[in-house]
Amino acid sequence: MRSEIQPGGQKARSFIEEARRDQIVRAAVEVIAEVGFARASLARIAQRAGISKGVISYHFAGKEELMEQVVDRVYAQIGEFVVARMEGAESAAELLRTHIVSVAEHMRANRVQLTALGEIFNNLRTTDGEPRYGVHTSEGLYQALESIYRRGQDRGEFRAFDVRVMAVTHQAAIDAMFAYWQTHPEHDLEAHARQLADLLERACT
Amino acid sequence: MRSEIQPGGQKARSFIEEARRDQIVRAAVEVIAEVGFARASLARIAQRAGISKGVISYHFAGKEELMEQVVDRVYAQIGEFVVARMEGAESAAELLRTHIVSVAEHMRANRVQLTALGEIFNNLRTTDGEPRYGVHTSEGLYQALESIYRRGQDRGEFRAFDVRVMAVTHQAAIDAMFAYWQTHPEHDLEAHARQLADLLERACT
DNA sequence: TGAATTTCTGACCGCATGGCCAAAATTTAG
DNA sequence: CTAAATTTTGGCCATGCGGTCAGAAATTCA
Repeated sequence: MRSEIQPGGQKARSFIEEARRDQIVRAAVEVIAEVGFARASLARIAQRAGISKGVISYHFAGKEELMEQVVDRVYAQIGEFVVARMEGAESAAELLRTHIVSVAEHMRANRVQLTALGEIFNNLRTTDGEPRYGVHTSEGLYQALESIYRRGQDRGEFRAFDVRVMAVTHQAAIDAMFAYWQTHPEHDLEAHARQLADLLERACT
Repeated sequence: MRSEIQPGGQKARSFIEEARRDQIVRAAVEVIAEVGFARASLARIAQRAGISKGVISYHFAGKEELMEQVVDRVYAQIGEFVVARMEGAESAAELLRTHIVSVAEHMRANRVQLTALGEIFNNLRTTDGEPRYGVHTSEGLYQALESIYRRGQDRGEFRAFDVRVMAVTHQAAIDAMFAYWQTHPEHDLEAHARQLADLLERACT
């Protein structure tokens, strides 16, 4: 027995184990971004990490848990960065613009993570064949965006519109901005982000 | 030799062969929509079509050609429907609204095709590992949308903005609308389409 | 130091895949 | 009707997959 179940449901992990998990997750991010989800086998990830394939099975319950770890860690990073930038913003319009611009800024500096996240999002399926991520897992994100838009409506900044449609569109527009940038690396991401912020702000007023 | 290369680059196909190809393509659409791209093996598709696996290999050069056929045929259907609806529209705003609403209308009646298209779009890769479809294959679509937006600018209907950003956002918003509808079948697709048309129209003026 | 524990290795398993092909069945042409 | 051409079958192959495991190596602990 290498660890016990803790009250919180988390395993107690040694430093070494945590370091290994980090290393494997990072290797997974790189491999997925390079060759795509379908070709990102445990063998390739292990090779990239410079370890034997069995180590992954030793530290992770299976491929699914590894992929979920990738998602969780990347998401945590993004959230940390963006939330910090949004603090202090007052108006809804300002919140909007800050959200878009800061996500863009962070992702420009972490391109591989973005690619890997997209791959997992689009491809990972649970054992029974259903997509593991998708619109249904974005519910929390949508609600967060909705609260911004609703705030704008309450403050009289924004007109009346369906906040769910706006939130879905908002998130899709950001994703598309990244997708476009990924295939057109010379594309000016920051300029796109500003244009998008203008666009959405006008759509609300 | 079962067929010769024609001047146009197309093979000359017998009625029987064309019918078989149609049948296989339709089976592929169904299977992909049901179990996803990764699990849509040639065996499953053949089983669905009620034929032997080898038949697919006989009529298609490989899995990639089959998938491309699926995309081509579904795209052709969508284009035919939408273009017919857009004829007669005068103002750019009207064109915009018609585009969004008619795509939604068509897809509501052809849900499996939409799902299959998305699966292939996200997963199909060429032999060398590069994504077969993606932003880079949407160039034609973007240009078509840009021409609408530019028309609006020329006519003085629309303000000055980056038409490429608008086109990318426009397409992404439509895709997201479908994705949301797919996981929330009770969602009112037509209402969403109308909201989206309002939203984009306001963003332009 | 020496024993206990954790971590790692490399071979191996069962399985599903895409593709291949000889032979059978069917359709077409003379 | 017969022969040629087309189409289909069903089994076979090599490959790569995720996962497992016994035993070796490394680390920790007493």
